[in-house]
Amino acid sequence: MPTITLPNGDTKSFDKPVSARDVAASIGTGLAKAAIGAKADFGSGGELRDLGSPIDRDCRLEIITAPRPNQKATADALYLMRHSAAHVMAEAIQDVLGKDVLLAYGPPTDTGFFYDMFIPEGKRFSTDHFDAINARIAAIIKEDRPFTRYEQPAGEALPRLNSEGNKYKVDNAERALGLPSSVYKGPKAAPVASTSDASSLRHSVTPSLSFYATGQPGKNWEDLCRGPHVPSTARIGAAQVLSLASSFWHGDENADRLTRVYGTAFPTQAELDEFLRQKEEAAKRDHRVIGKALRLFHIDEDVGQGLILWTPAGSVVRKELQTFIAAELRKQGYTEVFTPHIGRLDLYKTSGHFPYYKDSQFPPIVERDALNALADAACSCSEMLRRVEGVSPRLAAGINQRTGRETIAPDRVLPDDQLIDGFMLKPMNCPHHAKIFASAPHSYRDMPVRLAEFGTVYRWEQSGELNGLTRVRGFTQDDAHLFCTEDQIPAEIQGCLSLVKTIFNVLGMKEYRVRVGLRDPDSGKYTGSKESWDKAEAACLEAAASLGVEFSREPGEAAFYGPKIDFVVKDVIGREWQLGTVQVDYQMGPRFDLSYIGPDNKPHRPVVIHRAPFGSMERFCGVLIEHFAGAFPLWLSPEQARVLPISDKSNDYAARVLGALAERGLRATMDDSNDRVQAKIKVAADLKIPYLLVVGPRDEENGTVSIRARGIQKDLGALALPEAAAALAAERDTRGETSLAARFA
RNA sequence: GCCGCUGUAGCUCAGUGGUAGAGCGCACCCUUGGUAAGGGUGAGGUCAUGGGUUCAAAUCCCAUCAGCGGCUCCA
Repeated sequence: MPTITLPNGDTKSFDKPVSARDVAASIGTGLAKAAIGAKADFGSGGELRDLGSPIDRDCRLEIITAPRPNQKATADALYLMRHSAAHVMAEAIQDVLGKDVLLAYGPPTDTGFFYDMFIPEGKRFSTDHFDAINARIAAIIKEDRPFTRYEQPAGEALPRLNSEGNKYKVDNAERALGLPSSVYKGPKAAPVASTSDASSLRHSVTPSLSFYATGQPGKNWEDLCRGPHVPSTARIGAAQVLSLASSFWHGDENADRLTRVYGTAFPTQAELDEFLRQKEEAAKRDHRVIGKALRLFHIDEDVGQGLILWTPAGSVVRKELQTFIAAELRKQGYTEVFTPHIGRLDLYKTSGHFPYYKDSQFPPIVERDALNALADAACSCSEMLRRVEGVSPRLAAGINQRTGRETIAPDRVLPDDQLIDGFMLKPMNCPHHAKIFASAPHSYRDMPVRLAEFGTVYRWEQSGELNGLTRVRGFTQDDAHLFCTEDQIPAEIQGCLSLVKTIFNVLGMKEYRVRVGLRDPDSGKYTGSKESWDKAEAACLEAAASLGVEFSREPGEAAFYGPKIDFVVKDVIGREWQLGTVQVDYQMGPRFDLSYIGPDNKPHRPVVIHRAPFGSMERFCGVLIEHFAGAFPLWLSPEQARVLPISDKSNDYAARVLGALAERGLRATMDDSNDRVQAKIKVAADLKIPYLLVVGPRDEENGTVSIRARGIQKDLGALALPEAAAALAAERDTRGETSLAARFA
C-alpha cells in the first residue's frame, strides 16, 4: 500500500505496488509521455531508477522527464540518457569491431560518458571507425528498442559471465555482490571487504545480478548493468562517439590496459551540435596555439620541459597583470620581499619538504667538494643518497621538540661529518619568508606581517602532466604569507577573498566559486588543536559565505596543517579553471620556532596564512589567454594600437601619430610596409590589436586619425589626434571602463 | 611515470623505398593604394636524435628525446 509524495507535496496512495510509470500516468498523460525515469527517496536519499521498477513502500518520488523543446535537460535526465547511450555505443562498437571486444566499465560523466573496453590483440580501433559507429548508434536509436531489465540469481549469472570469458564483467559482478574479486589482484581489489563489517554487507546485498537488454533478452544486445536506463533507445535523443584514449583497469597501471571510448548524448541533435561547436571553440582558444600565433611564450626543448620562456609580447601581459595585482596588495598593507631561487637542504629538512616530497622536487644541488670527496672514497650512490637525505642530530632534536609530533626515523639521523650539504631549488616560498619573519623580533602590535613575493618555484611534475602554461616545472606564484594572531585569521582571509573579487571583476570573470577544504572528521592526520581548527574552519566558511558567490564544503580536502579555500573560475565559454588557494597553517610557526611578543609580554606562536589566489602567473596567464581568446583588453595588450599609413606618402604623418601615442606611454607601432591598407588591416587583425589608426592624406590635412576597433569590421570614423590619444590612454587607465570604441556606439 | 598517436623550412602542413615540396612569413624589386591578403623574384631544410635493415631510408625496424590525447599524480 505505498503512499507516494510528489515534489510539490501532493500525496498519492495506491493499494498495490506500482511503478513510477503508473504514478506518472495517474497524474497525466503528458507527464507519462515525457517520463524517462524516476528518482525515489525511501528515506535514505534520492535514488535514480527505471520508470518501470516496482515501488512497494512509501517514498518521495520525482518523475524525471525529457526536456520540453527549448528547455535544458536536468542533470538526472542527462545521466539517464548518457548511461543508456553508453550501452548503445558499446553495441555499435561490437557491431563494427566484433563481439570479441570485451566491455569493462561505462559510466556517464559531466559532459557525456565513456566505455572502457579491451580490444583484442591484433585488432585495430581508430577514429576511422567512428563514422561507421556513429551510423550504428543513430540506427539503434531510431529502432527505438526498449531497455529491458531482467535479474538472474548470482548462482546462475556468475557462471554464465565466466563462461562468456569477460573477466571485467565477472569482476563487476563480484564487486556488485560484495565478493572479493577472483580476477583482479590489484591494490583497489576489494574496497567493500576493507570496511569494518563485511559480513553484514554480504547479507545486505541482493544475491542476484541485473542485466539490460537493448530490446528482447536473448535476442538483442545485452549487458550486465545496475541501471537505470531510459525506457527505450529513442529517448536518448542524439549520441555520438567522440574520442579514444587509454586507461587502466581499476586505474591501476599494473593492471590491464584498456581503451577508453568517449562519447556524449543530448536530448536533441541541435544540442549535440552546439556541444561540438563549443568544443571547437574551446580548441580554437587553446592557449598553446594562441601563444604560438601571437608569440606570447616559447617552450624550448634545449631549455627543458615545462620551463617557460616569456617572449616580449607575453612578458607585457604577465608584467601588466603583476603590476595590477601588486598595486592591490599595497592597498591591503602587504610589503614586498625578494628571496633567492635556492636554499640550503637543511632549510627544507626543517620545513619538512625534504625528503618527504623529494619525488616532486628537482634533485638536490650538492656541493662540489662534497661530491669529489665521495667520489674519491668510491662511495656508492645509495650511500650518497642516504647522506644527502639524512638529518643532523641537532636538527632532529629541534624538529621533534618544536612540533612534538614528528618522528624522524633513527636511520635518518646521522653524525654531522657524514652529512652532505647542498641546496635545493625552492619548491615553495614559505621557508624563505619564515626566515624573514624570524629575522626580527615582532610585537603583537606589528601583526599581521604580510610578506608578498612574486616568487618563482620549481617542482618536478611528472612528464605526462606537463601542459603549456597550465602545468609547468618552474612557475612564479603570486605568493604571500600572512603571519597573524589567531584572532586575525578571519579578517585576513576576508582580505584575500576581496582581492580575488576585485581582480576577477576587472578581468570580466564574473562567475567563480570557492571550495572550502575541511578536516576529514575520521582522520587523525592533522596537526594543531581541535579548538584552533574549529576557529580556522569557521573563519574560512564565514569568509566564503560573505563573498556572495557559490561555495562548497569539502570535508577531507584540508591540508594536514590547516583548512584551505580554493578558487575555481569560469571563463567566458563556461569552462572551469582551478586557480589559487588560501591555506591556514598551524605547522609553520612551531617548525621554524616563530614567535611574537603578546600583550602579556610573553612569546606566542603566529599562525601563517599561505595565499596565492591566482596560483601562478604562468597558469593565470594561460587561463586569461583562453578566456580572452588572445584578444586582451587594451591595458593587457602587448600592442595597444597600430598606425597604418595608406601609402608611404603618409609615413611621415604616421610617424608623428606614433610619437603622440608614445608620449602617452601607449604601446604602439606603425606598419610602413609597402602593402596596401587592406593587407595591413588583415595582418593587424590576426594579431588581435585593439585599435588600428588608419592615416592618409585626408587625415594629415585635418590632423585626424581614422579609427578601427578590434572586432568591428568597419571604419568607425575620424577623431582629432590628441583626442584619440587621450581616449586610448583613458581606456588603458580605467582598464576598459571607458573605451575609445564606445564613443562611436 | 604508464599507454597510444605524432615529429619534414620561422609557422601550418603535403610527400609510404629511388633528385626535398606547397601556402603563409622573411629579403629584394614593381605597384602608391582609404578599411580583412596587389604582382614578381629570391633566400631558407642534418626530414627530432642515435643505431639498424637495404644497392638505396624523410619513408621500414629499434632506442632516445620532445609534443599531443588520455591514465595516474599534484605538499
